[in-house]
Amino acid sequence: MKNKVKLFPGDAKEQLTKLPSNSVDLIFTSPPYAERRMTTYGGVSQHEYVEWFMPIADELHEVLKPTGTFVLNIKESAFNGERSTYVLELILKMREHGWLWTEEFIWHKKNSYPGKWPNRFRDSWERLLQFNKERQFNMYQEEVMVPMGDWAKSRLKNLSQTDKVRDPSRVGSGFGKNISNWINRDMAYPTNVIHLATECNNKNHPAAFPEELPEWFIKLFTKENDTVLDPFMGSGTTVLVANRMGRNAVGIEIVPEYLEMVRERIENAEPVLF
Amino acid sequence: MKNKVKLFPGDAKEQLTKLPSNSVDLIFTSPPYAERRMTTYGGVSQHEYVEWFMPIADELHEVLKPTGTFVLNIKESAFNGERSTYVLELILKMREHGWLWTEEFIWHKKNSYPGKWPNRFRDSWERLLQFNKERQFNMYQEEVMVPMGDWAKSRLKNLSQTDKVRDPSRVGSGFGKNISNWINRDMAYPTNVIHLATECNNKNHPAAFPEELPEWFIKLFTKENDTVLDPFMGSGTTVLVANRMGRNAVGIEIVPEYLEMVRERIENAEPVLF
DNA sequence: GTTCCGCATGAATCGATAG
DNA sequence: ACTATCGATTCATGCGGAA
Repeated sequence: MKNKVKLFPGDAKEQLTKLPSNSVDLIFTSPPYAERRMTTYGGVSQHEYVEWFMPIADELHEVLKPTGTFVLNIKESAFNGERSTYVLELILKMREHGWLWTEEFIWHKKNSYPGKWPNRFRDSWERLLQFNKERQFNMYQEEVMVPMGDWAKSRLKNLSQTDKVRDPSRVGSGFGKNISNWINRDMAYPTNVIHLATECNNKNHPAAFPEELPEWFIKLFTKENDTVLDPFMGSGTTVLVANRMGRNAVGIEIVPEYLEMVRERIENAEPVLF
Repeated sequence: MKNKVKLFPGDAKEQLTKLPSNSVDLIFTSPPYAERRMTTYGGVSQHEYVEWFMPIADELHEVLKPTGTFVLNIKESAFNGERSTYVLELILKMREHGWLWTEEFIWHKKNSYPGKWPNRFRDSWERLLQFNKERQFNMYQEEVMVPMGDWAKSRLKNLSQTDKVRDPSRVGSGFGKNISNWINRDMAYPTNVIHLATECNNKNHPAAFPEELPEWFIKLFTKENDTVLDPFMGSGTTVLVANRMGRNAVGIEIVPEYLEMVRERIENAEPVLF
């Protein structure tokens, strides 16, 4: 059975009311940042941002399963020599509205936007704010394990040369004790810092983030046949990756051209237009 | 002339009143985090943290030069499944008290604290919040330039082979114009993500951060004979590095054992005890 | 077929200029 | 004075044409 892709044209706040309550396992989205995307989205002012976003956050809370997770990709820009504070205020307001602020991941962008200024360096990281409805949520940590760093590999290689032949009964020495946990193991759990390139200009699809980014969180917070939602679909990276990974996907997009573009790219997956 | 090191025993808020106004070029410090260091510092509650810190922030504002910078190393930990919000509230309150929140650097710790939990990964980053009194402050960007990526080195090497001999009068072609900026260049400006190991275990001095961390900011925000202040000196990494780099250093520490330890380590630099 | 090189282009930011 | 627009700055990446 093919996984479903549903595409909703229109405003996020309105379209979200059409989704059933407690039906989504993961929300991964990157809303338009304050004062950005003037041409396509009209640009939300930094002072109105929290007020603009919270009704949407409330609807997202409604459609998310109690075991589900909401990952919000955002980064405040510099304004008159200072960083804007609206993201901080947004986090505080989200908690007032019942969301748990579980974690803040860092996306470390390898290739940040160039430029030089007298008072700051290039901005090469973005926030990935994890919110939950409940303290108990689904997390499949083994799905995102990474190969161990060379430091560990080489250390273990040398370690095994000398220690493999040790009498296993010599446990409790504080060192040999842990060897069994490390031998034959070349994978480690990742951290809350994700290091990826931006990959902006692939096939004339302007994407805010590389496919690896939603892929990582989809692997971490959903299993096959779960449902992934992106209420600010844009060029559709999240929806496309979710579909490719055997998840059901729901996308909302207000710009008709973007929605049509996604519909064409995903044609073989039977998208359902409402 | 040797640079001076002044060590003040006692509480940060009280001792700061003994420093002259507008006398410090850089404040670099890592205060006790909320609910941490119970045994040595008494442990400040996360709910009282902002209230506890702001009087100190006011004194720091008083002693910092208008062209100076305040770098605050801090990271909220998880409590009952959520990240604490006191750091966010602190940033907002600092702005209310007249500080400019210029930038947030990320310290990406290569070898973060080990551990495994069902609902989160290891925390491998900390905030380095940059605050200023004025929009115009001293910043010596050339001091912290880093080698360019290999890709660029090889490509620029080839570039210079062909373009060095170009007629310099061919300006305005959009490309040749900038060649002079790039020829013989193998260094680039860094970003706002700092990637360092933790190095906690040097010479039985428990340090919150590696020497490279204050070193980077001291290079960036001060020149020789400037004054660096750490109001929560701890094992004295900031003060020691500043002294070694030819800066005057001021350290405040409430725990006598730590202060004495620093005094011994820095003996050859004529510390002045008050 | 590879490898190499030219080039466009990004959730950027500041300072100057114009209305 | 306060806001909108524009040019200059800069670096990693992928693409396409050339060697």
